Amino acid sequence: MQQIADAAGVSVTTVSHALSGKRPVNPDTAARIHRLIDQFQYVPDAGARRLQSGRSRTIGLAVPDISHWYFGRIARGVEEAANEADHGLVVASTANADPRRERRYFTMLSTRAIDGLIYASSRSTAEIDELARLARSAPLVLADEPIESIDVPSVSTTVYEGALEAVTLLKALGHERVVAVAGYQGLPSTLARTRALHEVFPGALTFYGDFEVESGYRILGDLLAADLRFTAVFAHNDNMAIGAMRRLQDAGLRVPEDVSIIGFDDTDAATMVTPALTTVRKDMVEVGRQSGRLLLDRLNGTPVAKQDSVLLPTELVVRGSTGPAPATPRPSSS
Amino acid sequence: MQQIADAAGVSVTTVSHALSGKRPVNPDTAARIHRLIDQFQYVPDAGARRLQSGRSRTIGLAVPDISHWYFGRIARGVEEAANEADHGLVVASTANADPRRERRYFTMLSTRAIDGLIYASSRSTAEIDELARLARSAPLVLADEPIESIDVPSVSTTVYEGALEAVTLLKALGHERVVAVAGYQGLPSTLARTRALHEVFPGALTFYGDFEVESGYRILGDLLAADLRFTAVFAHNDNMAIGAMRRLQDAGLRVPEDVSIIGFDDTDAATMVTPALTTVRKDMVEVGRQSGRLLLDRLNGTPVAKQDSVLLPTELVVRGSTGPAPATPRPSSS
DNA sequence: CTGTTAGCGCTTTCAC
DNA sequence: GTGAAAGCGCTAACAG
Repeated sequence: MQQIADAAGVSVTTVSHALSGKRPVNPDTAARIHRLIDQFQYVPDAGARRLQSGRSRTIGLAVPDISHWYFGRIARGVEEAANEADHGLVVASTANADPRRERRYFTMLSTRAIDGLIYASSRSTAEIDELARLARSAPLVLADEPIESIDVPSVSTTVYEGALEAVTLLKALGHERVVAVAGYQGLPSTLARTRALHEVFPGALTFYGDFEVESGYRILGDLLAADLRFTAVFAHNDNMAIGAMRRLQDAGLRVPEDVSIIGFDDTDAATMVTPALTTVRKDMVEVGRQSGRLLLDRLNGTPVAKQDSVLLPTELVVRGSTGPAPATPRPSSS
Repeated sequence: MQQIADAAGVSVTTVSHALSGKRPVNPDTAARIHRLIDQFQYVPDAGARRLQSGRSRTIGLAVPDISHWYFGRIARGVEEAANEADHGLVVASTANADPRRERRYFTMLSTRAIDGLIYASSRSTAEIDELARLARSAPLVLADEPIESIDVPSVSTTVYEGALEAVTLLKALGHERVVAVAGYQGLPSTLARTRALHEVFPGALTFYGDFEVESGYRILGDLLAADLRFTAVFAHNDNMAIGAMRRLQDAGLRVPEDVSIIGFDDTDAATMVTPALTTVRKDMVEVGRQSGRLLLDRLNGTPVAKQDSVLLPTELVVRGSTGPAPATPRPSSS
């Protein structure tokens, strides 16, 4: 900047103001300065700016695993929002329960490498205390899974309503015996889906998985081995639904003739499997985008509190994996 | 830091040195300082440090779309490497051909918000000139797709060898008529796979897609409509292989009895489809990890040049979508 | 409209 | 073994 100032025959102050427009500058001088800036390919130093202003124009995103479809979608939305506002985005994995890693985002906030954080949890809500503490000292937004007990704004989806639509469909198709392959126990969305399930099928059994394909496969294997009778499976996400479907097909059962399956998320894979999966769509990119906007609004001074939380709609997508309940439940001991 | 210095009754200089260890400090004083640091929860300001040292301890990753499985895997590997070296990672999307967006990583480098960049392209190599220019002014590593014409180190996989294994398998199964559903034309990896294909099946036809499921579906539709006869499809990635498989199945053809299909990547979806996809595995997380390490080595002074490029192995994974060639090519005009 | 001056929080000579 | 002081590149009073 000094270089530009010298070349233009003015002080750095004037260059700074010509750039920011925070005070009037002689049009001629301004033009000259801008020409020089282009010529020298000058770009103001981000670090110096940060040091001066206290803001890094960068936000953080903490996710368990950036390579998962689910968090990748969130990340994409956040990145779009950050980009719109001309902010950078740094991502940090919280997975592996490596303590140093777990605190990484905390450190980034303290060192002011980032101005605020979007936190997407998926596992337990064990980190509540830490998040509550964090929220006191820095702007924080929860993406996807809200936490009722602390005063932090969140962006989530109408999981309960979506699940209700899903199980209502099963009911309408005549299903009576449905089992749930659930997500992490204790997770708000798991609770919501279970609540919706029981609304329609009060006594329905629930088995907890970990959201991965394998767990759907394994749980269904156990159910078959135990000779449990059911005509429909309500999985808390598409991955587990797909695992469940594979296990049933491996056992010679037909989907949906013998057993109907319904998933959640509407991942890319939902249309790749045969039959295509009936599922509840959640727009995770939008969740990310709105989380980003919420955080950025807050950074720009707009006060944002818990009541500004956003709830995005879900949508039931009916495809081939659901059908009328068979007369006799097929997985039977007979 | 001033606060700590005051409380400890020393100067900031001593605190700084107690922290960095760059010059001896009285053990007692050092202990006292460290105690105070813990107590005040002091963390040095990243911006100030950067301004002084010129290094931001942050690297950048430019990908077309962070939400894609492929780039998500790379991102995860890079994040791991960055984390190991206690560096931050900022991601920027290059997609959408939005010019401002395209230059985002360039700006980040100029403003020194990041110390170096990992660039993962997937589309054309039109950005060569810009990358060459970039490489002159900042540490750059190419992930996945090397560019021969410029002197930039890269981390990629043995695509040619993998493809050769794949088509050799088809040959061994007795296939004679194989068609390729290829990736972006002009991409080095597309070229390599095509070269391998022609090594074994000199006259094999190639149709170009865009790496998405849809394009595999569409291309196979065209081939069926044109009454082309073939017994095997060599797709340049799993997505297109899955699209191709769906199209064949929709047409009533059986995989692999009528047509064998082979993909590339070994995505999660490869084992979700029926039959499971025979494919060539590439460890994209490792590609990301090694790219990150290469860049970080370079930032730490180890000179890294083109000849330090890394080539990671691929592995043929035989699953259910490939089988012996049928006596008569089924998609036929008869 | 423009320049001078004083820091932002840290590291690093140069002295003692 | 420790301090004082300069300065990284920028912005923001405070004066003209």
